[in-house]
Amino acid sequence: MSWTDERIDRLRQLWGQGMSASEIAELLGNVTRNAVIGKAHRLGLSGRPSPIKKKPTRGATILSLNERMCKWPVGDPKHADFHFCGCPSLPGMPYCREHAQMAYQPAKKRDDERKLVMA
DNA sequence: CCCTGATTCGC
DNA sequence: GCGAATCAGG
Repeated sequence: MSWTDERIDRLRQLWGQGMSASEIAELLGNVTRNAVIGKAHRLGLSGRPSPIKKKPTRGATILSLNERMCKWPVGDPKHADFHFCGCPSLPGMPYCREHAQMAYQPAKKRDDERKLVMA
């Protein structure tokens, strides 16, 4: 599969929209995130270390973080530098991917063996 | 542990 | 120029 102008255009657009490489890759199809990143980098694009941590949608205050902003207390509530992550949180998740997995780390319990143990 | 993008390496 | 592998950060 070669990079056609259409695909490159989609790549640049999606990338510019803040889509992650894996998302773009999956959306385009037949490409891996590496291919997308490689092409993006070759095109002169970048985004630096995790551009998604930014806020594509501006207008964010502590009052408006009840939208899809990651509400993760950083530092100490009594400290002056206490702030929220503010990263785009996942659907249904009060936290972003970074903190969501941290919050749900110890969450894994399956009763698959139940049917085996069931007397 | 998972993910992200960046850079490097070989084809 | 292409993508995968590898590197580095969160």
